[in-house]
Amino acid sequence: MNLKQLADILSLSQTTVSRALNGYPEVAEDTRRRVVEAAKRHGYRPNPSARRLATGKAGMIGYVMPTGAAVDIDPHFVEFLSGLGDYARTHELDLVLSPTTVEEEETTYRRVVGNKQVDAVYVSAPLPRDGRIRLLDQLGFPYIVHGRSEGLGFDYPFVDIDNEGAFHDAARLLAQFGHRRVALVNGNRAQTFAIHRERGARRALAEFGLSLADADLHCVAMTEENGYRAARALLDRADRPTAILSSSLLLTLGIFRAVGELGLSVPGDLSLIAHDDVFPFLRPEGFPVALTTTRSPIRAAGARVAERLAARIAGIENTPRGEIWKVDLVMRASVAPAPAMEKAG
Amino acid sequence: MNLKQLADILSLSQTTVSRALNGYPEVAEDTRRRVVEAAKRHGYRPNPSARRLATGKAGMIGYVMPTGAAVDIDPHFVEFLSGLGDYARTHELDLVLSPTTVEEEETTYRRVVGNKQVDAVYVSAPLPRDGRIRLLDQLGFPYIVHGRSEGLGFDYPFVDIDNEGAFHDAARLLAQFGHRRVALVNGNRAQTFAIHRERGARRALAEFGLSLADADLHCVAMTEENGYRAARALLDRADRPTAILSSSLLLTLGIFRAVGELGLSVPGDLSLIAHDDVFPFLRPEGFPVALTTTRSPIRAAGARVAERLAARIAGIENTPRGEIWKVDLVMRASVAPAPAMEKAG
DNA sequence: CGCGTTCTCCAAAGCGCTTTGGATAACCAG
DNA sequence: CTGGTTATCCAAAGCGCTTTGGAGAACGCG
Repeated sequence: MNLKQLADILSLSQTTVSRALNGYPEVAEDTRRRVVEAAKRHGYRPNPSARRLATGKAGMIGYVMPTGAAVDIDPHFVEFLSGLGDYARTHELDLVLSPTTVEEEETTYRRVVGNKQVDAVYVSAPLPRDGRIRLLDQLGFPYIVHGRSEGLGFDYPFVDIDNEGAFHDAARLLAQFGHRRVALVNGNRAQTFAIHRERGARRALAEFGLSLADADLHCVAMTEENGYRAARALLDRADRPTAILSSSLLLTLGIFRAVGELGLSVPGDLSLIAHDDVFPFLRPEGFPVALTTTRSPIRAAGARVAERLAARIAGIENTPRGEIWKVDLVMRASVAPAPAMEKAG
Repeated sequence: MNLKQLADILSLSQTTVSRALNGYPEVAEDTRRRVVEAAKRHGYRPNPSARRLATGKAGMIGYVMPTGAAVDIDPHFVEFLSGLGDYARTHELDLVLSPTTVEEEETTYRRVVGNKQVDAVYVSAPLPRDGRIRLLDQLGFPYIVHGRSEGLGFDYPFVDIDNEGAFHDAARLLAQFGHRRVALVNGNRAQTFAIHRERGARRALAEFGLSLADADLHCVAMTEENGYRAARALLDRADRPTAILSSSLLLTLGIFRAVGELGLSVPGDLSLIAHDDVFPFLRPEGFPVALTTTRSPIRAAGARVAERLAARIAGIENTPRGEIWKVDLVMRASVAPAPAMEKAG
């Protein structure tokens, strides 16, 4: 069933039918009702390719997805996608994933944008001076960044959480509890979010006259294995830290493995705070000792990004406004006062 | 830059340019070279909407994705997607995710298929007598199922692992080690894969004159929390099982939590075998005791599904062939002979 | 040299939709 | 009754591509 057939059935022109369906004013209310009713009855659905060709609008959101044998898609992506999909669904938007290698990323963006395959894209895991954001800005294509970049020299629309504030508060809490050696097991150093978290932690420590030693900072991809290795490196030493900040529950899984192997107790020997993106499959209460966390559901961010993407497509949102969400610090059992020093200061 | 412009530059007709680019024989080799070279130089890229409208081919693979506040996208999806994306990338295919509620699933499939938005779709997490497969079969639309259905009464193309065989072998191993009470913490009962795993386990136990008690079977969504609860229910009893088969590493995380709380030892008091889909972020070696697993990388399945999808689109593959992959049983430290009985038989 | 083939290439007709630029009819005031 | 509005509706021109049905030129053969 296409427009022409429907128009023939109704003995109307394609123009009128199209207008009636798309809510244009120059069609009588009476006629509109007839058309809408007939369209529904015959199950008429406009062909998206044709519509896209005619209007330039695609009804799709794009995501350029890095892949490759060596590239692991972040499990956080699933939760983000849940939120995004949930919003998209209620607004008749589809999501197009365009796989790419890291090297061909720019080419892929240009293709996606140039082809008008999608109406807008989102960018995730931004780096400082992120080339993708610069490109999209130049191209004048609608987009939203999930996270933030730095040093770009222009404003851009983003949705991010207050990583710096979160890790500041977490580190401050530990310092207040008397911890003098706080370690940070962070995500990949290149990522802006990791930079912000490190900055926040350092700032809080500085406020207490403390600092983050090089040996107490580990920047790694967020897997259990990496968390384990980092924790072993930190805790095997005699002068080990009394507290660890961790960027992910996944890392923290590995930290607990190390803790268990070394026969340490949490929070007796070691206090722990981790960032929680809120996974359905792994919750902070599910650790051997319930984890104190900085908490921000990544799913909500996905929904918000979709919402703003839709607003930009509709032309409702035009300013390059950035949005920074507050992060909750949720106290649980994994934090306690620092153990008494063997060698008092 | 569109076809017309490129044709004008070359002083050729759109027809010739189009044919040259698409490899049709009725254009001189010389001309073709000129055209291809000019196209590259000017960065010409055919508009996919137009091409789609003209040919009906979309260059996209579809996936109808259930979403909603209560619906959690399975973390296994990410790994599957990694494989799928990796193949799709090298074949210029994009992936379209169409979010839907569970209730509107059929409608969404009809829309996606009817609109010719994509050239083929894949179906995941099939149920027995899966309505989606039946629908796609009726519609005559190209698709591949990841997993298997049952009782459909017709053949359909799928890629699946030998879940029954895997759990048969795992249960047999436990029985051979003298375990008489083996429990199964399985995925959602409605899913075919869970049915197959249960079947395999039961068959092996039966071969040893054993059976799976109702109380020893838990069918739950695969999260840490659910694994914990199931394990507590199993292990809190006096006459607890001496071995547990688990459908996922995620569940097993929770099983270990329960084991730890109850002060049991693995494999001294309890042997454990889990299915491993091979996540980069969580490996069987990363458990307090290295896990014996039935192993099958879900990423490889993603790549294979994409490959077959491409073959179906190209018309190379037409038979409804099913593919069942063997699963490896990987021995690690979590399995040992059954502890001596308190009450000998 | 003439004719039938084969090689190349092109004009034009869609694919299904939106949108511009009217046309027609109904309506009103004067 | 006339001229000007207003309310409805329509014909046709694209959007950029593929593909059908030739046309013209070049070539080979007798």
